[in-house]
Amino acid sequence: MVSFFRYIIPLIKEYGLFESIETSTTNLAELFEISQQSVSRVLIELEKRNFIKRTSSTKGIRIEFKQQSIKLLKKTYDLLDNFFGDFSLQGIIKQGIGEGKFYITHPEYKKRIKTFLRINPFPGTLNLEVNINLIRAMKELFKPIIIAGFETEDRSFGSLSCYECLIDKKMEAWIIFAERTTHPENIIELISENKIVGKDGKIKITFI
Amino acid sequence: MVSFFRYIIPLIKEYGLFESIETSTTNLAELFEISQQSVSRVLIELEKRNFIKRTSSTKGIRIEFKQQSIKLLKKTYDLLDNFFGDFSLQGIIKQGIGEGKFYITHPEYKKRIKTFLRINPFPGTLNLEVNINLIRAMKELFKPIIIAGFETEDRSFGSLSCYECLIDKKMEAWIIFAERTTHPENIIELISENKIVGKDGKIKITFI
DNA sequence: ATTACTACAGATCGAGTAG
DNA sequence: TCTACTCGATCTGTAGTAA
Repeated sequence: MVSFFRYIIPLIKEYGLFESIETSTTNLAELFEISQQSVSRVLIELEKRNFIKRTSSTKGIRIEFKQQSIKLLKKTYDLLDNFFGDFSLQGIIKQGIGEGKFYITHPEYKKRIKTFLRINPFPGTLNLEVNINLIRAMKELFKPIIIAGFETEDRSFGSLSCYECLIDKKMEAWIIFAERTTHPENIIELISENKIVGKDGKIKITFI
Repeated sequence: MVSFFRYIIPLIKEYGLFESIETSTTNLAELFEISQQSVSRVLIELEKRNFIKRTSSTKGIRIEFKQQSIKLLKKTYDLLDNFFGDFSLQGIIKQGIGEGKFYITHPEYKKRIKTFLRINPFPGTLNLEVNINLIRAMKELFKPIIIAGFETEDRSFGSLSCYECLIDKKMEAWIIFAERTTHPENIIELISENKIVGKDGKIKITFI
């Protein structure tokens, strides 16, 4: 049985979902990366399964998506919306080693944080233990501001990746990943203008 | 080649995307509606293609989604978001036969519109020609308020399906579908408290 | 040019079963 | 119990080609 998504996703990506499509099986063969003959068979099957309306002639082919396609795509969108639409991180506050404090008190980093993040950070950070997969998802979902590293006579300082966020839907803050971190991967560090305080040792982070 | 969506969608629907999954190939066989043996093969292939991390033992199987899965699902979500996230109808104003006017001036309909839609409609409607697929999508995406039909001594009156909307992002209005319409399917009828006026014969409808 | 049929190759599936 | 291999059956894909 032909996979709905295997063909419908390239199709709507190329031609949209709501307009009818005028093309040829040869064109679609290229788009789907299968043969012209297979396109023909796939379209016939999708029509049989009531996903599309297909009108073929010796000039080419015309495709319209039926209600059932829209329904299935909407259901998929709603499912994905649960994960991506209202993305948040929940974490437990940990006593940190205060690595972040090093960055926000160092004069050059402080200057750069002021310039790029537009905050005068409170001189202390908050460490949060978060599900590692959520951190990976966050990195996929949002673009960080990168504060470049720099060198002094004695040593070099690594860059910082900074994700803007909200603490408990109220306080503006930034998640900071230091290029040269000594943290375990499931610990994140938060900075803000004012001291961050959680409730019952927990914090919910949402994104802007 | 195994279809990513064919298996990943039921999987995240059942178990979520960000937590690791502890289950067995027999359980998944039921979920995927294939044999236990095929589940085993499918998971091995998904691991080879770098979509999941798979840890199997004689106790069962443990699955985690890798960055590539999250990436592909996010891309799909973004694609679908183009269609469903910011859905609007655009239409061209048509001189109508004034069918809608019948409903909004009829005392019983007027009373019911007042009760259920909470408006005193302007005694005239606006007819709009819209892409038929967009109308179908709208019916999939939003829930109408149904105003029930009724009977008098002489005749019976059909029900109305009413979709709340905004005209050109400002004016509140309702799209009305009469059960017993004489319209072509690509014409919609709008009612509102005040007279609806478009720009250059066009109107953009968004939803609340 | 098209679409789509037939026929065969190659991929996928599941029953049986080992570990 | 569990996973996952082998192997024959079934399904899917494409070349050739008719319409």
